Amino acid sequence: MRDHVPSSTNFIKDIVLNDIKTNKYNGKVITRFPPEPNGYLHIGHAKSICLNFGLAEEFNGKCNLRFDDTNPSKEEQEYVDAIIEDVKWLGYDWGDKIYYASDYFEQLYEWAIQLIKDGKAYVCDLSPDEIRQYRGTLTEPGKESPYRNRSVEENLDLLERMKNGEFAEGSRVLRAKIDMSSGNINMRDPVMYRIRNEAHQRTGDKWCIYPMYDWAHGLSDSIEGITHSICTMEYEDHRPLYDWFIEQLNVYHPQQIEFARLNLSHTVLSKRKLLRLVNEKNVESWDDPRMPTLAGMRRRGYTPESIRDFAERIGVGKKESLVDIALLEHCVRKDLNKKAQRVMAVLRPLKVVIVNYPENKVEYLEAINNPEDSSMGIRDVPFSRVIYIEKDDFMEEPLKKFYRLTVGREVRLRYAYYIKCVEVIKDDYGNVIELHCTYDPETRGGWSPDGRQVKSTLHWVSASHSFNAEVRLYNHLFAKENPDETEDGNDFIDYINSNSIEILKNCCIEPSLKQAKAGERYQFERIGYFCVDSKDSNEGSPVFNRIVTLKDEWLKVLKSEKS
RNA sequence: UGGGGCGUCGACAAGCGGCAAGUCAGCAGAUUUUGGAUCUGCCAUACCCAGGUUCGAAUCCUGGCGCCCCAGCCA
Repeated sequence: MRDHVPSSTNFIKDIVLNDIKTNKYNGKVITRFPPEPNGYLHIGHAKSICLNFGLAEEFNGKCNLRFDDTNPSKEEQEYVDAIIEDVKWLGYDWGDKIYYASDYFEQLYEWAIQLIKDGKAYVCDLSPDEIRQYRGTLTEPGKESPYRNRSVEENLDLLERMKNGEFAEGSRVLRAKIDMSSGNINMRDPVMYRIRNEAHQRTGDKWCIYPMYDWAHGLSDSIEGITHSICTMEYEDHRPLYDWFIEQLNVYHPQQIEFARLNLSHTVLSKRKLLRLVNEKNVESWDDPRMPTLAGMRRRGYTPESIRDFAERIGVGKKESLVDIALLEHCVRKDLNKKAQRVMAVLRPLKVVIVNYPENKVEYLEAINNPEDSSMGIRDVPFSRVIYIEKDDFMEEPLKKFYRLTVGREVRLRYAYYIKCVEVIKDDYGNVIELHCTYDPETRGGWSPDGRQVKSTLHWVSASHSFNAEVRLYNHLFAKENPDETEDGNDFIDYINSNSIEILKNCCIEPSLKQAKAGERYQFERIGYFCVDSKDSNEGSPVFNRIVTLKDEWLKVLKSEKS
């Protein structure tokens, strides 16, 4: 294969390889994928999933799926379920156990007590606003809290009472005592626990305090014996804190490694923005086929293999980048070219009467299911006097490079016959509504015994045998290459592609697809790859989602004509 | 003179002192019963800039410049 990518390397793999060589963790590799269940997973998460699970696979280690469920006000079971389904769908296996940060609440609490006893944590009564003021700014150091030097006893008492729900939300927090003048703002006495009088989806109302990310994350890694804790670049500033907690407690020390998150052209990849698209009804739902969520891509028809291939090809680095969505599209075309059965479907039908074909005759013509894979066999497609072809495949006044059907020109109907257009029928407004053609009976199957060539091959369906179906044509969700980059007061929402979905109601599909099942993928010849929608299809009436178009040379000709 | 990170083709990305990989996109051609697929060729005398070290620098050093992240009781 021309574009075969040799198993690639990256700086994280180099680190892992080196750690194995030096026996740093007794040769073990244990990673983790730690989503917060407050939204759906997207293609950016897929990069992380593939990295973490991929490393574990490659080095005979394991990767824990761990829910970072430390903030009950934002998290929901719906998201937990969706995330589990998505990771599974991508093809990864986390063994027999799912991990939850909330399983460590007890241990974390004990460690907090230990830090208090060591004089390294204190209960602070400053209000959120005061804490912000005391924190200082990026260029000025902070001030120490007046509560910083409370006695161990008082701290212990206060923390226990915070835990038991004796205080109002926001009235107190537990803070690490580090350095209010640090250049790294994360080290200016960061909050470890905040009061939330709120039930947690797993621990119920047992806790009235919940740990912050920095307090919970590294220690969760430590508890699980993670070797390489891989996260995105924005956590680089948090690494000193990650290390600090672990060092103060003198527990097993995993290493945090940061990489650059994925940005994809013509879409957005932030949970916040995706949530807005859903809430503001710019898309149907989290699994709208235009969404870059794994649920949306699955419904659109993307294969897990193509996403994994994509994740491999984009590489892993520390540089911020914007990957061209064309690469993702290439990956799914490449996969589906090998796998998808070819069928004929006419999206915008134009009636064609083959005037010299017998009125009631029906023939079944042999069609190849996949020229890339002969094991997929053949099928018979019905042919008769009245057929439909694509409107775009006829031009009364053809452009120079148009070599499809026009008056007087002979073309091939795929797997059927050569036909020649002899007459154009129009309505009162001059629109072409029907074509009369003749066929050459000698060309059955699409070959001419005299060897004469035609310039093009068209797909078609028999009018009386095909069935009608709804087909949804999806395009990029955003017209702008980088919708995150807004100018003059615009919002990313303003860049939504008004043409991101086009619904075609009366497409004519070859009969073999009548019973197509949800999730099945097909190539509509000469058009693109399509997937049977899993939500809106019914038994005997499938709805099709366009996954991606086929490459289209003719479209390029048209574009260059215009310019 | 706050802290941290990053600059290699239009987009990704290898490269770790010895001839600037590969992929996507683009362009040209071959081939084709999908204007698909496939195949071939072209596409960075040059790595943000300027100095320096060296026989030799994208790689090492120094100094600039540019871009990104951080002031949630979010993760």
